[in-house]
Amino acid sequence: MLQISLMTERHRLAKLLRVSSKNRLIDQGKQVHAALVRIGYGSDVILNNDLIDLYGKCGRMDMACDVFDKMPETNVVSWTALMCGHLQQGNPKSSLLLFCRMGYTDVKPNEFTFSTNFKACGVLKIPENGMQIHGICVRTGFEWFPAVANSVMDMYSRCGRISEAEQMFNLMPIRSLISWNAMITGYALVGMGEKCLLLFQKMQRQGEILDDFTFTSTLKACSCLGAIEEGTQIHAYLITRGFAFSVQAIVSGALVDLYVKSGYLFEARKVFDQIEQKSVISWSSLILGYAQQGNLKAAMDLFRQLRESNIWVDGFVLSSMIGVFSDFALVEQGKQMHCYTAKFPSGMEKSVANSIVDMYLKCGLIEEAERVFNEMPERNVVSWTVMITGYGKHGLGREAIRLFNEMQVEDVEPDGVTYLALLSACSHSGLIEESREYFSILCGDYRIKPQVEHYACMVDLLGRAGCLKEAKELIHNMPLKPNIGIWQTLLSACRVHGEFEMGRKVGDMLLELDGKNAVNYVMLSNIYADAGYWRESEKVRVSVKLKGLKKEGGCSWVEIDKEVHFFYNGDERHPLTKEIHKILKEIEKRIKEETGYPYEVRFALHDVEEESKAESLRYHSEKLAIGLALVHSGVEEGGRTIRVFKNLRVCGDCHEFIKGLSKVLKKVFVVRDANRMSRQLLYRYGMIVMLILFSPVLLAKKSYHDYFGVSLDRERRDRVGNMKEGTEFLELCGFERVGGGKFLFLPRDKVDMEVLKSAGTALNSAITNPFFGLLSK
DNA sequence: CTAGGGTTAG
Repeated sequence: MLQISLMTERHRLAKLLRVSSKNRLIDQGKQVHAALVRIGYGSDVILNNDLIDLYGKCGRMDMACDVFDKMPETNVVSWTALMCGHLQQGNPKSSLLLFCRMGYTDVKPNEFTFSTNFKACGVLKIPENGMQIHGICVRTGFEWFPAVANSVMDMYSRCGRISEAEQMFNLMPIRSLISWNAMITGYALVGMGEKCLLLFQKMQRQGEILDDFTFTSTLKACSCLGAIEEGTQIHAYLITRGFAFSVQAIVSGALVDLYVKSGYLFEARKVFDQIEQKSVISWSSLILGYAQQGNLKAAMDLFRQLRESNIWVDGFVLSSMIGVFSDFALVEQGKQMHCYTAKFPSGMEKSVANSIVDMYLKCGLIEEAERVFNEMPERNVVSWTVMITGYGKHGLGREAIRLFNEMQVEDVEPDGVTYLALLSACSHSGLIEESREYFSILCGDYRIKPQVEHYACMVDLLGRAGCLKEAKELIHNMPLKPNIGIWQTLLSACRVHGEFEMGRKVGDMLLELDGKNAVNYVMLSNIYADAGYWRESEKVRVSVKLKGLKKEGGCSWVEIDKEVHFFYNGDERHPLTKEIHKILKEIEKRIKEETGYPYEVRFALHDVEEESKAESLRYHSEKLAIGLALVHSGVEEGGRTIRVFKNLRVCGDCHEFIKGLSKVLKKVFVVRDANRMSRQLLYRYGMIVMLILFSPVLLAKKSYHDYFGVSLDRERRDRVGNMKEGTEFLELCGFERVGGGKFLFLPRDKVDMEVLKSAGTALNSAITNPFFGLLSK
C-alpha cells in the first residue's frame, strides 16, 4: 500500500518536474527536487536526468553539474542533458569537453549526443573537431540518423566548409524539409546567394514543402546578393499565397532587412508598419537603414518610438544608435547615449561598449575612449581593432602597434580587419618598415587571406613614401583582381611625387577601365597640368565635356540657428556675401602672419578626387560656409565648434586654411566631407585628426551606401532623380526648403524627459539636456 | 536529452 502511494507520488512529481522544466519554473522545480529526495528517489536516474534538464534550461549550470556529480550511476541521457545545458547557456566548449570525458567511460553516445556536439562545433567554428566527431559518428553507425545528418551539414556550413555540407546533402538517404532548409541556410550563411536561390528554385520545382524557415533564409540570400527583384518576387509570393506575414515577425523581419540592405527604405517601412508584433530586430534593421542613408532624423524618430513602445531595448539597437551619433560626430548626443545605456542590462554588452569607444574616437575624445576601453571587463577582437583604428586615425602609430602586440598577449587573435587597421595606422604615422613587416606577417598567416583592401592600403602607404615602383609591382603581383580604387590611389601618388611618366600610363589605363567616371579624367588632366603639358591637360578636360560626363559640383553647408545655409564654389548668392569675403580676407591675412600659411601642402591629404586648381581661384564652398559661420559668431577665440558639411572632398588648400584657422582661433572645426570614401576631419588648435567614416568595408560584409550618392526610397529617387546634389541630400536629411539659400530643420519632437530622468544612475547629471536636440553644440 | 531563420559595433 505504502509502495503504491509512493509510486503515484513519484509519478506526480515526475510530471510536475517536466512541466517546471518546460516553463522554466526554477522555484517549483527546486521544491520538486527536495520532495523527491525526501521520499527517497534521490538517486533515481530518470528523475535526476530530468533535474539536469531543468537546471540547464533555467540557466543554473552549477546546480545541474551538482546533480550530475552526485549521481551514483549515469546513462547517456544524463550526459547529453548536461551537454545541452552547457550549449544552451552559451558554453559550447564545456559540452565538447564533456563529450571527451564521456569517451573514457562505458557510456556510449547516441544520436542526441552527436547532434548536440555538432551544434557546439558549429557555434565555435572548429571544423577540425567536427570532423573528428563525424568520424566517430560514421564508425558507430549514427551518421544517417536524420537529426544527426542535418546537424553535421549545419556544422560544416557554419564552419564555412560548404562543399562538405553539400556532400552530406547529396548523400543523405532521407531528405526532410529540415535538410533542405539547412542547406539553403548554409548557402545564405557563407554568402553564396546564387546557389541558395538555385536550391530554392529546385525545391519549388520538385514540389517540396516550403515553410517560413525556407523563406527567411532565401530572403537573407537575396539581401546578400542585393537581388531585389527575386526578393520582391518572394514577397509577392508570400502575399498571394495568403501567407500571414503580418504576424510572422521573423519572415517580415527578413523582408524588412532585405529592403533596408538594398536601400529601399520606403518599402522596408511599409512592411515594417504592417508587422503586428514588431520584434526589436526589425526596429534595429530599420533604424540602421535610415542611419546609413544619412537620414538622422528618421533614425532618431524611430528610436524614440521604440522607447515609447514597450519593447525591450537590446544591445543591437543601442550599439546601432551610438553608431549613428559617431557617424554624425554628435559628441553631446553620443555622451548622453553613453549614459543612457547604463539603464539597460544590454548596455553591458561588448558590442555596446565597443561602439562607445568607437564613438569617442570618432569625435576626437581619445582619453575618454581609452578610459572606456580600459574599464571594459572583457574585450574581443572588435574592441582591440576599434582602439587600433582610433590610434591610427589620430596619428599614434606606435600606440597602435603596442595594442596589436598586447591583444595577442591576451590571447585575442587579430583578424583581417585588425590587420587593415594596423597597416593604415602605420601608414598614417609614416612607419614604412613596420608596415612591410606586418604585411608579410599577414601574408604568411594561413588563417587570413589578404583582401584587396589590404593591398590598397599598402599601395597607398608605399605611394605616400614615394616607393612608386614597389607599389606598382605590388599591384601587378597581387593574387586578386585590382580594383579601380587601387589604380586611382597609385595615380594620385604619382601626382604627389611628380612621377609624370608612370602617372600618364596609369591614367590612360584608368580611362580604359573606367571611362565613364569624370574623376579619372580630372586626375589625368591634373597630371598633365603639373608637368606643364597644358594643351594635353586641356584636351582631357574637353573630352570630359564631349562625352557628356559631369563631375559633381562642390557644395558645402553649415547650420546656424537651425537654419542650413549652403554654398556652391564661388557662390555669391548669399545675402551676406560681402561680409563673408571681407572676413575671409582678414582671417587669411592673420593666418599667414601667425602660422606662415600657405605651406606647400596641396596633397597633404592624399586626395584622389580633389577639385582642380583652376576651379579654386574663387573661394571654395567650404571656405564660404566657414566664412558665414565666422560672420555669425565673430572671430573671437574659442567658443563653439564649427561644423561644416561638404559633398566632395576638401582640397589641400582649404584644408591648410582650416588647420591654420583652428590654431589661430583656438577653435575646433569639424568638416564632414565625402566622395568615394566619406570622411570627417577634425581640426583642433592647429592639429588635425583625420577620421575616415565610411571606409571600404572588408569582405563585403555589408553594403554601406555612399553617404551622398544614393537616394534610396524608390518614391524619392523618382522625384529627385539620381540624387547627387547637396541640396536634395539635405532634404533627405530632414531639412525643409524655405527659399533662398536656406534650409530649416524640421521641428523637433518633444523629448520625454521623464523617461530620461528615471534613469536613476549616477550619471544622471549628464542627461539634463534634451536627448533629441539635434546638431547641438 | 535533440536540431534549423531575421538585427549590432571595427
